[in-house]
Amino acid sequence: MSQEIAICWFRQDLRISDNPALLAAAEHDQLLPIYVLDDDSADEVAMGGASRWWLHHSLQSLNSDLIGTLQFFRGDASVILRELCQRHNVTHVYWNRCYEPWRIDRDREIKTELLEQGIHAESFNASLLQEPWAITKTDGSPYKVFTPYYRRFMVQSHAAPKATPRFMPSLLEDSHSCSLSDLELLPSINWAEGFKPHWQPGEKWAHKRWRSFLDERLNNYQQGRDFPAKQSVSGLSPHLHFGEISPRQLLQDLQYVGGSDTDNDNREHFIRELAWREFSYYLLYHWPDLPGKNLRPEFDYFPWQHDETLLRQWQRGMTGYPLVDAGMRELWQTGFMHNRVRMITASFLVKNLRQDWRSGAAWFWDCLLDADLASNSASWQWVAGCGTDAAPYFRIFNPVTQSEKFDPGGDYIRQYVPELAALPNRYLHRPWEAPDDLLAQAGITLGKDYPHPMIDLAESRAAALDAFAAIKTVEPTVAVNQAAQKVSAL
DNA sequence: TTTTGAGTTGTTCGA
DNA sequence: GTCGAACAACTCAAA
Repeated sequence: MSQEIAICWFRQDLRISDNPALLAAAEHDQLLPIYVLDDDSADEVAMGGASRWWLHHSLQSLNSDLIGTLQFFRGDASVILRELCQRHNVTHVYWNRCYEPWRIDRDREIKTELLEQGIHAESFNASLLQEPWAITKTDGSPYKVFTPYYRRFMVQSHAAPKATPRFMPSLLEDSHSCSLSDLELLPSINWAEGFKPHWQPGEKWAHKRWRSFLDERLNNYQQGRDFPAKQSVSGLSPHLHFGEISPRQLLQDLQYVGGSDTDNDNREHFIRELAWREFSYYLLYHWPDLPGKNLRPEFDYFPWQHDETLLRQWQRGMTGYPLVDAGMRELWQTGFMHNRVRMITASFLVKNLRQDWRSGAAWFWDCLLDADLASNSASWQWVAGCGTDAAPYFRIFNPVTQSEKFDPGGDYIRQYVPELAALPNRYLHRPWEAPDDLLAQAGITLGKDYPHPMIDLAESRAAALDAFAAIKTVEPTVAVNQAAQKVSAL
């Protein structure tokens, strides 16, 4: 009887536990585990620098869990799979689904081709609690607003985690594979050094971080999650993005969290954040234009400023607004930014500086370890006000008010903007108002050690409101026509 | 088909 | 300092 040889194609599911593709592949006589770096072909979808650092280390960790037999490739996945199937007489190919529009199209073609060759090709859901097509309104069309989506989401039954394979079949290697370092995922400059003290990629560390969140931080999640200095958030986003831990696992573990009202509130709020992640994937699936196109077409006429100098000041954390700068520097140094600060820095870029949300999204995409096409695109559209379910245009964060409210002790600012550390709290959030002698005492000369505010908040806020008001009346027929085209395209 | 209630995370102003 | 209202309609979802 002939041997059955299965490929397990790892993608954004870099884990052994609750991995349905691996579980299925492990049922066969021989297993060829592969990873294909496949984002080279199209520039607009290429992974960002920070993500590549994470991926390198996550692959290293997965490879060691597979006793060093993970086979690496670089290039066109369909070509590589075709050749592998021929070389090894592969009978089964398994993978877990990704939801980037270009991957959906590509994977569909690969599956068709494999099936035509008589090879069993099968994909699974490993990264979402609900498939995007599983939740619809009563009329069958997709939700645009989070809350009704969430209500529907919560009454769905969610699958339990899958078992971990008990035995691994004999593991195959391929002579045409390359080494992990051949993927050239690590940056050539020393930029990523700052990530190491904060992060450890890999399944083992994902579980460890999750455990510590359950034990130490979940009990203050609802209140603490808004305060960047409190570190009450889970910090799981990069682990989740690369599939080192599954949302099914998280949901199951949450069932065993204590039963007080506070426990229930904290749990509910955390599940709500998981649902936001799902909703982002949902929007990306149903609106594949999400990453690049305003979902509200009238925003195509928004007067963005397109000023490289302003953009660079924001990127470098040199805006003169301490909380904004703290956030941007946290991002650059650690590959992460606290959720509330993401909203504040994004609002500042889009509304106060009036820079196109896509330029902000591109910077986050390159700098975030958790850079995720669905979450990044959906969130930027939300902040900019051009998403389906978006913040109202008049909701413009005031970075000083937010700073005083959510970093009252100034710990977060002092950590990432150390040149201001000696200022008392009263002026830490607004150093330009500090008396000269106080500044001198703190060793600060504004414009030299720390920038003057790059823009007037009240003026820029008013200008943003004017701009938003304008696009509502500009060329209404064009906007209406575009909207009509969009509807017919659906 | 029409109607009704509701919409993640805010800010400012004036009493 | 604290509180409620205004911001400005509009679209969505469901009855």
